[in-house]
Amino acid sequence: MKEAPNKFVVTCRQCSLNALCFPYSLTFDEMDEVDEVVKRGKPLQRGQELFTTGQEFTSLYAVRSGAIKAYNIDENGDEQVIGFFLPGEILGLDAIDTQKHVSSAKALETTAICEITFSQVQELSLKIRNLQTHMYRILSREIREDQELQMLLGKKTAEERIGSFLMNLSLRYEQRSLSSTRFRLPMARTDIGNYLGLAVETVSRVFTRLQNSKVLRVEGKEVEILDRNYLSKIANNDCPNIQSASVK
Amino acid sequence: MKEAPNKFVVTCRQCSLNALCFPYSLTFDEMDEVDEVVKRGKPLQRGQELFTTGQEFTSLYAVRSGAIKAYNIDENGDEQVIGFFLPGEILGLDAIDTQKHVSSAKALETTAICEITFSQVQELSLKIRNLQTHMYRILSREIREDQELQMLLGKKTAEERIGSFLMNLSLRYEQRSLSSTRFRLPMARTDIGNYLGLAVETVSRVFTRLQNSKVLRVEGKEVEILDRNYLSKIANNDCPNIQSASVK
DNA sequence: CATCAACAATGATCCAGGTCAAATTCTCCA
DNA sequence: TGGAGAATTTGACCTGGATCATTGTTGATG
Repeated sequence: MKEAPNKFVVTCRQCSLNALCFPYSLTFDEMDEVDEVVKRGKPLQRGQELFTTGQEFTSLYAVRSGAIKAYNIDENGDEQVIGFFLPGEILGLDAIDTQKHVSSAKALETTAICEITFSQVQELSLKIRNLQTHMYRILSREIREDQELQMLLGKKTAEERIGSFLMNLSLRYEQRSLSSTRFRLPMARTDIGNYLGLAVETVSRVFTRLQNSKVLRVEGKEVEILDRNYLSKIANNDCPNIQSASVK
Repeated sequence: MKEAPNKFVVTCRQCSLNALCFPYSLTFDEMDEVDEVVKRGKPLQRGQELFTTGQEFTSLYAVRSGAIKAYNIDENGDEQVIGFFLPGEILGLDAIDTQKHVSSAKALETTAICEITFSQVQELSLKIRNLQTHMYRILSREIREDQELQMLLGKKTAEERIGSFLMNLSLRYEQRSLSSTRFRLPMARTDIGNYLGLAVETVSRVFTRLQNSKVLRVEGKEVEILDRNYLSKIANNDCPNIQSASVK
């Protein structure tokens, strides 16, 4: 696995993720302005929390390397996983309105984070038109993605949910120039089930079933997608009578 | 200079919804600046579409009166309801990123709309700090609310879903200075079921059950909440955001 | 290297809510 | 004002996935 040189502080300008992150579509000069106010602390260890529900909201966070799980605890004490964040993705957007965090975030593995104070985002985005535009787009994208998840949770079967989930990860890894067909799941089965509204046991069973039908190869957290076609088909809730590719 | 008040055209300054809508927390002068670029067309009739999936995105829309259903059609041709919009609420936010509408919106009853071109929102929000702040908050709130819905869809039982749905409507009507205990559901049972990930029949049955246990009185689309306590109890399987409820 | 705790897989059983069918009640327009 | 189609309700039945129980696996730690 390729490791970012986190010994050295990387500027936005140098960061390979800048096309996904805050500085997207900024000029180098504008990027440097943003860079100025980005804090890069030492990496979080697996299990360490970035923020928790109720905590005062001050900053947005971008994942530089590693992976983050966002979740909520209800008053019965059980967890609801809200999402997973990969390098280049931005957390904390749900707290802008309330000025308090409404979810918690914890590292699934060793994770490097860039922090940027929201008030500075506000200042800068008044000056840098591209940044404002990009902020609007980031927020809008989050809304769109949440709506897609609603669709999944409202309508799809267990197999379709897992299919969508894996396709989604596959596409996100692809964007990051990583393999779209072989990757390591940073989260536990429990988290996947929780996120998709399924019992852990169901996640396990679906993995086994997809493996038996040669769609996947699963080995612990390592996943290889063998039949991306089929996966994409069940993910998109495609009509079964349109194309006939794989056998169920 | 604004024209004289008129039965049909209302300025933002005069609009009773301005505390919920775009002009929230703007000064009167700023409000007038926004007002300048708001278009108020003739009302939509029941069933009429405001925009549809795939259409080019140019504007955000605020509901002035009536109610709007946002939905998606998947490739099997069936509908997925994404949300319902009441007076003072803003639609189209999910399309900012893609610049194409990713959902459709249709009037559930006769509905008056205010339209504001997004490029003008961008311009104005560079000039009017309060507007930028408010835009960020609106977008953030939408994200938070979508996450609450995810929680509902992922974890809750049929009764909890209906309970949450009714409590949510109740609070929204209350904010609009309407009765929080007696109101008319603007949408069909099918839409409710679709939105909540339930079959219509289940919605019907839960309504009947809640009626039998004296929690509700339902008469067609008219609903009266008799035991708000119980409703709130089954609804709040999630985090209690009581202080933010008043701001919405 | 052994041990323990968390994680994962699998089998058996059960039930909330889906599906299908049919009756009843609205709604709207000629 | 009647009548057709849509929306809603109710009943009967069935199933996907939850739950419970058990066992196997992995990986962190002293």
